[in-house]
Amino acid sequence: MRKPTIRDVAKEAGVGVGTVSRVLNNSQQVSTETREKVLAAIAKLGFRPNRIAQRLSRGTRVQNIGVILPFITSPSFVERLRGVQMALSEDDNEYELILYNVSSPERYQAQLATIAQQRLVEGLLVISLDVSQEHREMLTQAGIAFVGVRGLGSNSWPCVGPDNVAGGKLATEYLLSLGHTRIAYVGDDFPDEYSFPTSQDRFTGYASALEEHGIEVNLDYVRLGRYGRDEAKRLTAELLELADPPTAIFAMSDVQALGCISAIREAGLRVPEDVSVIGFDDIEISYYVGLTTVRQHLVESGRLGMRYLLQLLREDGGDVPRLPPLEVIERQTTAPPPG
Amino acid sequence: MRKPTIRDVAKEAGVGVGTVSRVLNNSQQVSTETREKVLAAIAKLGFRPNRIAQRLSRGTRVQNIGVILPFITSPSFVERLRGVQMALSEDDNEYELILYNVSSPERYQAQLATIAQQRLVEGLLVISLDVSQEHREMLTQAGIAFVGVRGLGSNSWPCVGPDNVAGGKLATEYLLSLGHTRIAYVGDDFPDEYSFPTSQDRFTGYASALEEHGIEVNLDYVRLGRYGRDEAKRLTAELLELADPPTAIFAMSDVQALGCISAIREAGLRVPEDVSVIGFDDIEISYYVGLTTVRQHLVESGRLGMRYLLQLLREDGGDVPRLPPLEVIERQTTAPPPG
DNA sequence: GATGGTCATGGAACCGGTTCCATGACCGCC
DNA sequence: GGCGGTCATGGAACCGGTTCCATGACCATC
Repeated sequence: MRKPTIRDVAKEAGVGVGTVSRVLNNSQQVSTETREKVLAAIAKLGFRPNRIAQRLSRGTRVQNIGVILPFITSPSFVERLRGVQMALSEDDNEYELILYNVSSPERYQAQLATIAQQRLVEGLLVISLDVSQEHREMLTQAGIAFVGVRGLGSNSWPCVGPDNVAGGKLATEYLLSLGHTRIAYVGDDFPDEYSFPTSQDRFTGYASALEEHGIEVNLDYVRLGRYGRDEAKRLTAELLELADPPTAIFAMSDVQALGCISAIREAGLRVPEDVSVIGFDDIEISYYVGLTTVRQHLVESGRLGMRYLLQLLREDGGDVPRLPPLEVIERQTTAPPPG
Repeated sequence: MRKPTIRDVAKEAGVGVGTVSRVLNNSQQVSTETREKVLAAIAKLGFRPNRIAQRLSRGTRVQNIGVILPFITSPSFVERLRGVQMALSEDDNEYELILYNVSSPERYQAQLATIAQQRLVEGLLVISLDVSQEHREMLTQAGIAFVGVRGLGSNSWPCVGPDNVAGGKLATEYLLSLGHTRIAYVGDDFPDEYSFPTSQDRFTGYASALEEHGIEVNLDYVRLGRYGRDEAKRLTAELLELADPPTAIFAMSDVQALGCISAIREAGLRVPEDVSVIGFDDIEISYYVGLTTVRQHLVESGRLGMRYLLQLLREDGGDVPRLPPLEVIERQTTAPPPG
């Protein structure tokens, strides 16, 4: 039993399709009596106009751009999204933004396939997610341009984002420069749920900075877990119970850094006098709470990513834009080690 | 000069429309030679397939739901949006989410008109914005259901949100119950840029609580300005310079409350020992910084709003859902007045 | 009673793709 | 040489609306 069309309604009401259309569009040119008949038929059949057909015949030309991102749960995604919005509103506004949110890793692949198949969007911005070779091909086949906003890696596709290895190194070097030697790393499990190696990359940078200073990586100081404040807090509590606890912690994200700080305070220690903490991201909260962190220009990455995508859609091509360099933002959670 | 269609391409390439379509869809059933000819014609004419027509003929049935909200700048919008996403992903997922963001108040009205005219969406969720009588009629005419997620008021249309007057009263009563009598109010100008009376309503609650306790509203204690942390900080600095400064501040939003706290600390005073601060919203940051506030269930409001909209689209009707009651969340920024 | 205007109405043509069916070329095999 | 099969191809029909044009009813006017 297929959905009723305007012709079914016309037949049911005993009128022509034109009349039904006029009723639907509130034309004045319909007698009250006929209108009633048509409305009755519509109600009876449960008819709902097909928007696609409406738009085709009206000639409305709307272009869509898709943005896909993990469930809006982490502040860093939100900031990137904010940048995306900026780029879009700076533009001519000829595109509508369709937001796809990935609520579970399992569904992500299927969503990409659906996006390619539906061809609803002209372009897709992929925020903080990876796209497999297979899905890249699907998108290309469907004629959908795509750009990533995420950490750089061995990218075989255009991405705007930070070099996480360099960032991890930068954070660790900053702690080393303050005189710390017992430096812990708190991060996500590798590889994380979306099989995206952020934590791993930042750890690599951490390890290489230590190594360059002749410090061996102490696996007791490396604590990995699920992303989130509470898990980071738990991991930090474990660190503080070590016989030889770290004097500084590099948390792979600001959210996790906040968990670290909270654990340190609950253990009766002070930040930064007893333990220093540096985060990564520079989300808005960090400014409020005075967290020292590595600024990765989140808003700007969303903005540049979208801008580049728009450029691709206009077939201007051009180089992938680059973010300003990563920088350590010194606030109040880092200091030289005690003693 | 209208855009080239598939028929133009077919003519140009000297083939049938079916063949062009096959090339577009990477069918195996086309000889290399023909494919080349078609591709050349496509390139020459600058042909781009019309997605609308594709979808109509393919029979793809995608429904869209629109969400319109002020530029993603305030955390409270983001939390509401998060709730929206939750509702949508709990559902059958038959809808795509189109995000409209209002970057300037002037453009807002025009955007609503465009939305009504385009008829791209089946329903519209309006977050933290007002919809005039005129625009409500336009939406209704276009057959677009809409629901608001914003403070209740003299609503002639369905909205899910807090009672701001009651909330303002609740916050003020809490401060009164601690023993404060010199209580200031820091909020947005009325009416604000989007002509939405949040600040006014919360102030009304504030005034009525004071009145019920026999305290006259002291206009020196009422400071209004642009929304934002820095402005609130400035206003608070002014308050602290009064001959008889307040011992407690009710900030109309958590973001503003953070500005208040920062001003108090910069003035060499302690929170809450010298001055208490209560906010409004209970955004995520408030948890991290230990801000006492009025919880208005932001995430839940987005969720319920979207859920109700989906229900309307299924024509189940039903009552507008109600949020759990507002509640004061006591944290570390409020205490009895000094002395 | 003929003329002309207004108005509600039916229905064909159209929007721009996809898909299915008929056609004819070409090949291999009996 | 006739037959059946495969394969590339053209083009009509279709998706489900909107719009325009022709039609005929009805009324007022001369």
